[in-house]
Amino acid sequence: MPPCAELQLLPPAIVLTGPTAAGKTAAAFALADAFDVHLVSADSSQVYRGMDIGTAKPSRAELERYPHALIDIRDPARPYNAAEFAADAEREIHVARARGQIPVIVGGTPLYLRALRYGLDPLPPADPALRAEIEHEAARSGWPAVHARLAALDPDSARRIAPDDPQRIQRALEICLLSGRPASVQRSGRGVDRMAGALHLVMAPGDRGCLHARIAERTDRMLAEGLIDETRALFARPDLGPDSTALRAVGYRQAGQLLAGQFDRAELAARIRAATRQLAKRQLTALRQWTGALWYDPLKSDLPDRILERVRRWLAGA
RNA sequence: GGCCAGGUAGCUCAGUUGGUAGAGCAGCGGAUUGAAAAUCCGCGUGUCGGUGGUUCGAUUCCGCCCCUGGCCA
Repeated sequence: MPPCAELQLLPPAIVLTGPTAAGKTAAAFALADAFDVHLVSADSSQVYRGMDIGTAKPSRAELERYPHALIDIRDPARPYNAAEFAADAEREIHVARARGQIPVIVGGTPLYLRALRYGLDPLPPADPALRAEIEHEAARSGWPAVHARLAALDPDSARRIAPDDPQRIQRALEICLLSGRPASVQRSGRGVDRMAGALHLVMAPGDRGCLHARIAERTDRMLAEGLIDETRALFARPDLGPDSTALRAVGYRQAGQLLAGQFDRAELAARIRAATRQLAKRQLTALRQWTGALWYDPLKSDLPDRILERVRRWLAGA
């Protein structure tokens, strides 16, 4: 076996992250204006083509001026995942290095960032056919029954996973069945920090209420810009539906429910806002564990200067 | 103005034959290894409209007042 690729350290890079609606994109543009950077998106929804408004993707003009790698690289019918991201982002970091540019990983998908920084254990990849089989079994006998089956194959995983957590039960069972070994023995825990030399910047308003206000404002803007029409076009495709990974994203899920008649137009904005606030909260929970991060409040007026100054110091040191 | 129905958590509401109350949603905290904008776990945050009365004890019963909605004038 070749040595584990994920043990190799990555070239110096900047990680720019934070919860949704915190101002990451604006900060990325400011960095691009001041330095020769290669922007690499770390966003699990902006990878999909045709999902523009609801993912708050930079506009066409902005992307022209500030090109981002790993945006619009996937059709929404083909799910992307953390392992692919880790490999793609690593490649982009090397592309940046070859061009003499600073790689800037910008995005708010903590699992993707973690996969890039700490690596993933060499586990079998997702198997759609097997997942469909497990799904079918769950529909027949319920997830607790599938959980019990997992407990027989892999007691450690079963103990850690709630009987009502379909996604993790399914994945753990998938690993056991594909590899013939318990998933728990193949997970080694957090790996080494491959981005030891990186500069980690987290954008997050100090006041939760301010973040909520920004989310409300952005939700209204998305609806005004045509989120419902964008969603309608996606759901019109025969190969996409409410169960599509891409369309479970905040905004599209709720707009899809509206189109399915589950509630009226008046309720849509409230539902999207709530789902976005919950997303932001989960992102913050994950980001609090982000070792070595420097936190910045996007509401502070001198923010761009402080960040640029910090980057200059980092460049001098690196 | 009269009659009726309501006023209980941020919202929608349940409930207490009198012993200071609980659901859903929202919110907050956490978990998180190929779906992660996903999936799951935990936590009730309250002058029970106000005031007086009855009572050992009133959010609950009674009186008065205030507010909201409906009907009648």
